[in-house]
Amino acid sequence: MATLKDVARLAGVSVKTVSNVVNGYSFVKPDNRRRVEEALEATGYRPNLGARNLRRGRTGFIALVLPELSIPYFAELAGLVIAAAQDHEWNVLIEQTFGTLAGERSALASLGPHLVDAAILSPEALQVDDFQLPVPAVLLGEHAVDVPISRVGIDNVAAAQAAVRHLISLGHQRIAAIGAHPHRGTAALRLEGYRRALAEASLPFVDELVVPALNYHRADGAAAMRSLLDLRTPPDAVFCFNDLLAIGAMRAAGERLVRVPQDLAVVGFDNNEESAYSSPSLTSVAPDKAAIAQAAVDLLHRRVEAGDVLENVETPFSLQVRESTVAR
Amino acid sequence: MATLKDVARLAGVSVKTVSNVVNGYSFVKPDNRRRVEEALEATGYRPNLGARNLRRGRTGFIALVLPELSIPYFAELAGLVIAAAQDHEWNVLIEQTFGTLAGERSALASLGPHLVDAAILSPEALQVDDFQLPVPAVLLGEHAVDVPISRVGIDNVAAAQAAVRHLISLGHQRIAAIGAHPHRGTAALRLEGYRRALAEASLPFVDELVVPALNYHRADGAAAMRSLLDLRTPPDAVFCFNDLLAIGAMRAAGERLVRVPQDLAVVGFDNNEESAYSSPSLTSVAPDKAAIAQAAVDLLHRRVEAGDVLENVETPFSLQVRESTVAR
DNA sequence: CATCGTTGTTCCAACGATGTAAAGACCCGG
DNA sequence: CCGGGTCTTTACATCGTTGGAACAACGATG
Repeated sequence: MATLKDVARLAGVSVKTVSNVVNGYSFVKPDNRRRVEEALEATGYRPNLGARNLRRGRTGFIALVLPELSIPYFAELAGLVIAAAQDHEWNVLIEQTFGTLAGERSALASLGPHLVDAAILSPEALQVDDFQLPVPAVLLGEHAVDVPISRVGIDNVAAAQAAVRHLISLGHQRIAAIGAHPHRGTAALRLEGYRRALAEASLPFVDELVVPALNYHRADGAAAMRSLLDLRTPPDAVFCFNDLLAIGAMRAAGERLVRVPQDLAVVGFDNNEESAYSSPSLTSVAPDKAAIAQAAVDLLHRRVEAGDVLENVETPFSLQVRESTVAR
Repeated sequence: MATLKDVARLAGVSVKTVSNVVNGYSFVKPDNRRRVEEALEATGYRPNLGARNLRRGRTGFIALVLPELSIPYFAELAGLVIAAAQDHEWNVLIEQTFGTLAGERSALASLGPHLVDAAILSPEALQVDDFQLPVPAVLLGEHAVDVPISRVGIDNVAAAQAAVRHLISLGHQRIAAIGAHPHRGTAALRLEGYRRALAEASLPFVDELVVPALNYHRADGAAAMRSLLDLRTPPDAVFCFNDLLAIGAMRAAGERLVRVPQDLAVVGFDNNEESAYSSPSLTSVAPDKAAIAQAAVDLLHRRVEAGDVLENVETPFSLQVRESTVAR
């Protein structure tokens, strides 16, 4: 692989002159510039980013710390973050935490100014003490812990409220919620939205209809749904805190021959691509994932360029109504 | 951020001694070692990977070039590759090509010895000429083009054959295939497996039952299925070249009130997590994705360490039989 | 006690790039 | 033809790390 030195030797100039040409410095004699450019072409020179960044004190990378790529929401988001990062000549390094505190801590520990310029975090279990970050960061989603770090995400309370209002507007009275979680910030907010929607319709908040989920995978949704169907009076609708839970819930309902939406209406959250193709297709809260990715990356870029920006960006969402609440 | 120099000054030893401690060199006096370790602890030293790799002539990164993270198969695979790469202290850089030739070329161009030590490629459109790679690489899956690059993947012909045999064993006679593609290597191989399974059962190969798909998304599967259902004699079973196509196909069947599996049996390929939870759940060819990821990373590691290894690794697969072919 | 081999440590150069400062080339007017 | 300013190029140091050579300390050996 050719280095500046090789190019310089070939062109008969100093290393620095080549560097100047490469970096578009103005004052290079046309004659030299031409020779250098020819030499660059001939050697197929490509700058060594590691060396350049060592010198410049940048790394050219940002970290994206998320629970798991096999969760569609995060996979889709990761794809969008990668695309958005390209605009700022950033490469994205993905770290998986598997939603555990240990995983998140180790991911954070592996970060460092030498490895990445900044980080986008989607934590689930982190505690306040953990947020001593060595690089500028943005949190995705809202969280229980209150730390001075920028955040990007939708208004979870309003979104959950919209979802449950939709169910109420269809005449449902006994609406369950799947996905309560002791430490997850978004879970608390979505539960609050659920609570408010019930309250404004003067519906009772029934403890047995709120089912926790330790993870947010399909299997957890199925298990939760089974427990709901085992109740003396099962619900006639269920609001799931993400689409995977909802998919699992619909699956469990189907196994008990409970029809969706006739016997049970289901709403999810995240609007995964998969949810438009399930049978029945899933009504879901649809955050604008592209906007989230873009906002997070842009915020970090401004932060790195300009210094301390502390900002919370609220991105839009909508409710995608599909067959799981309204039969076709 | 603390450097070796800082630690050395604090511990009262030379930079190299600190480096020796950090790198587990044996011959360091216990007393010095203790002092250095204390200093490391006190300063919170973390090596600058950029500098280390510059010195070692490594980058510490491998590239994973794939079509799109929003495709579950690749998302799951990416997660496994990241996990496997950690064993060799590699970070993974994901590049999305969106399945286009231009995208793949630009991803390849952005690779370079200075950026990554090696690459894992999952190309769809590349041509022979493009495979002038600047770094060691492994191809995932089999491809039409014949280039001297290591490959890791399952035996697509055998896998497709097993899938179609399964359909035949259930008594299906008019079996369609969705996913034929002019340039995609795996498509050709899966079609060949389909062909062989038909032949060995003395079933005719019917042109109109083989439907191409330009992309392998759910929408393409749905469109293909609709065209099949429009035939004078629609098929009684369909083999889809991936799970997304199958999910789309099942969706389209449902919209036409065609029951799966009673009226139409469906088999997919990839065994996405989503396929176990669809209604009906999807019978699918299940490649061992973890084995693929592990084999690809290990192969690259050996290649980088030991020099030229050209090897084709065949990973195992199985057939996951679910409700889309056998009613519960 | 000189010599030796083993340990332990330090110094120096190097990886490939860029910022700085200073030197060299050039052109102008006086 | 000189002085002074503007271009243009170069040498050198530097980023943080590690490999290698050189050196120092040590107990063991003859």
